[in-house]
Amino acid sequence: MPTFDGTDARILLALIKDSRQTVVAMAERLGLSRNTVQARMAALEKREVFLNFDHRVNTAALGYPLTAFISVHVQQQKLQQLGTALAAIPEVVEAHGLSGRADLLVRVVSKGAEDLFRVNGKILACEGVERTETSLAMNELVPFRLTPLLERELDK
Amino acid sequence: MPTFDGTDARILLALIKDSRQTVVAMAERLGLSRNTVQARMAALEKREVFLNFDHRVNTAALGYPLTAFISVHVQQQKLQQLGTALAAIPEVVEAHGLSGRADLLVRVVSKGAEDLFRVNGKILACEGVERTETSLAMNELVPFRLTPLLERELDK
DNA sequence: TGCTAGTCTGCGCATTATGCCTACTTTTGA
DNA sequence: TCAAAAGTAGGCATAATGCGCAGACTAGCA
Repeated sequence: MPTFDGTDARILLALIKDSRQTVVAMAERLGLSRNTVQARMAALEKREVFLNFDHRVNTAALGYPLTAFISVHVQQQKLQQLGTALAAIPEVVEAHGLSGRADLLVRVVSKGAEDLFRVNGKILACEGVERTETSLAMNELVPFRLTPLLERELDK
Repeated sequence: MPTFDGTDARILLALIKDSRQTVVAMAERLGLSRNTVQARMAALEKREVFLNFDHRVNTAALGYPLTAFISVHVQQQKLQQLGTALAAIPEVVEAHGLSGRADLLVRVVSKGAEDLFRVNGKILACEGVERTETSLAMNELVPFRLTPLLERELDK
């Protein structure tokens, strides 16, 4: 049973505040015993609460300052192979199949405008792709965050 | 100058393989000295290559199995305040201002279909929002990954 | 009421990592 | 070619880790 309680939330929130802090530090900060925190962490890990480290890497700092979301309209039958075709493009960082009209939302990073144009071309060239619609991410209106969701669990 | 070389890439790739491995372990795995890895890590951190820990948390495991992308069309003048209005909705996990026609792309998580409907309503109720268009993420065609980009840096 | 299972606690122990230091060598680039 | 930057090697005190174990405290259940 993947139960998730307030203590787990507090541990995650502590990690968000400082991801490099040690288990002992968290234990005393949270008023828990070291063993508890350690056991909880192990449990969280086993329940796959932690995603790949990739997620924590800033693409801008890697030399890819531009992020774009590309809507891709495809012929439904070709969806499977399209997955591998898209995965072959390094700049494709993430792709979701969407409900609604049979299409995809592809997250792409690039070094600049021309580069983005080139990547878009690579996507268009994939078997099964009918058309694409590129939207450049201009700003982060709400930067990725889970703290509000976690704080909601605190009283449990 | 935010230079990023092959060694940095190797360090990040090692972290992606096992994010909990120690500095000494990485050093011997990569054939570098402990000091080098430590210095590199510090430099990466200073250059803000690492994002918040939030990014590594699996929302599904937290009890929010659904992810949706909501396109939000807004009156441009109201963009600023809309940022704070959206930030007040816990299920809004991320929001980008976009170029092109759809003004905002909002990433939302929810506990289920009804919940998603409710969240969409909250977004619609925000001052300045004209209409929204919800797409449910059905599958991860390409799960988030940066390894191809990093491997590209290896030979440098 | 008493049993059981699960969790949290507190403690100890050996091993290992960390942070910081100095000195020396290699690489880099102006 | 020379100077600056980066890497290597080693040491050292402190601290964290992984592990085990016994006891306390709940909660569910017959």
